[in-house]
Amino acid sequence: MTHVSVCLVPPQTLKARAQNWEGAPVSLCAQEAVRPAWNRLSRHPGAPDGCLASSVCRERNPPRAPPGKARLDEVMAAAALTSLSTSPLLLGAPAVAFSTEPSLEPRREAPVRPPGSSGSSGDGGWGPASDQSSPSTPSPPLPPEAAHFLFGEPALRKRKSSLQGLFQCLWKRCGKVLSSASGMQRHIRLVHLGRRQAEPEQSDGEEDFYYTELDVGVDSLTDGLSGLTPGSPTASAPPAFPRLEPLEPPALPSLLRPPALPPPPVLSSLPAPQGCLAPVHPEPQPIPVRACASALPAKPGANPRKPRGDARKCRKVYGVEHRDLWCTACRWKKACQRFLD
DNA sequence: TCTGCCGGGTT
DNA sequence: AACCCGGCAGA
Repeated sequence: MTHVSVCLVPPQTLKARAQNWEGAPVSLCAQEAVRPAWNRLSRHPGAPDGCLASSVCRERNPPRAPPGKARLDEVMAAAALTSLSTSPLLLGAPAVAFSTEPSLEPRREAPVRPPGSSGSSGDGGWGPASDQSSPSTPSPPLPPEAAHFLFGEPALRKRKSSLQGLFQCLWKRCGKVLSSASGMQRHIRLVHLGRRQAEPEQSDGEEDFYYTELDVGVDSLTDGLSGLTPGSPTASAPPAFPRLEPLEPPALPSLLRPPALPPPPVLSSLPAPQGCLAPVHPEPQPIPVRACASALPAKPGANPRKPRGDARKCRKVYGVEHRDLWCTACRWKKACQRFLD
């Protein structure tokens, strides 16, 4: 019998919130059989104490079932996960406001909150600027990018066959983007998990929890590039592709980084041949529309002010009354760093 | 009117 | 550098 345990995460899984939360944290604890569905439904890279991604991975090593049974279990488990993911109980009421793909979209945080948890707004400590936990701590990464997941940002939509995926490292202060899952897994194994290259086969899949998929529709990307004009945010529904720059400079390749990257940081200090995405990976990479917009020949003397994005920003998400939850940039009335366009 | 955020001032 | 805010401009 496949074990599919579902724990609810305090929506504000975010580090700061998690500190005050003692319930069983979040996580769809899936076994091998449900791994694919699990990967699509929910990654939980930033699970707070008690539900570390690594522990999740290690828990799912039950006695193997016979192949046939495993197949059946997989189906059942996938169905269970799907059902759970679409359950109104989990969706929460306000979900309507956040998703155009309700079935598999990540959940909004607010509705799900453990009873008895503090109603305070928290310390807001998970913003990019205030997140200063020790880099040596092997804590699950919860960079602001994770908020995209938790908040149902379009960047983390489920995989579609017609889409070309990018994979972004969710490790704290990394944010590296690669175009292949295997490459990302290798990156995480080698760089973040400190594993040797020789042991990928022994991987327990833990690295899966430390990256997320950024899907880029090739068509929409092409359209975005061809039809892009400065100041005309294309009508493509939700911004299918947020800027690829991580919110914070990549952590580990610090030796490769320039001494000080001006905000917003870029993926690499290396020169970007196309003026867009630096070749952090040998494989061809799609070009982020937004990032390229600024690289397009702009009218001389034109106001470099970037067009206003459609993304929900901290102000809108949290409201003025919860200003302490805003990212630092929003608090300073600067360009939002948490909800990138 | 609301919102995002640039530009610049203050600490 | 961190922080704050007036004010502009888009929605």
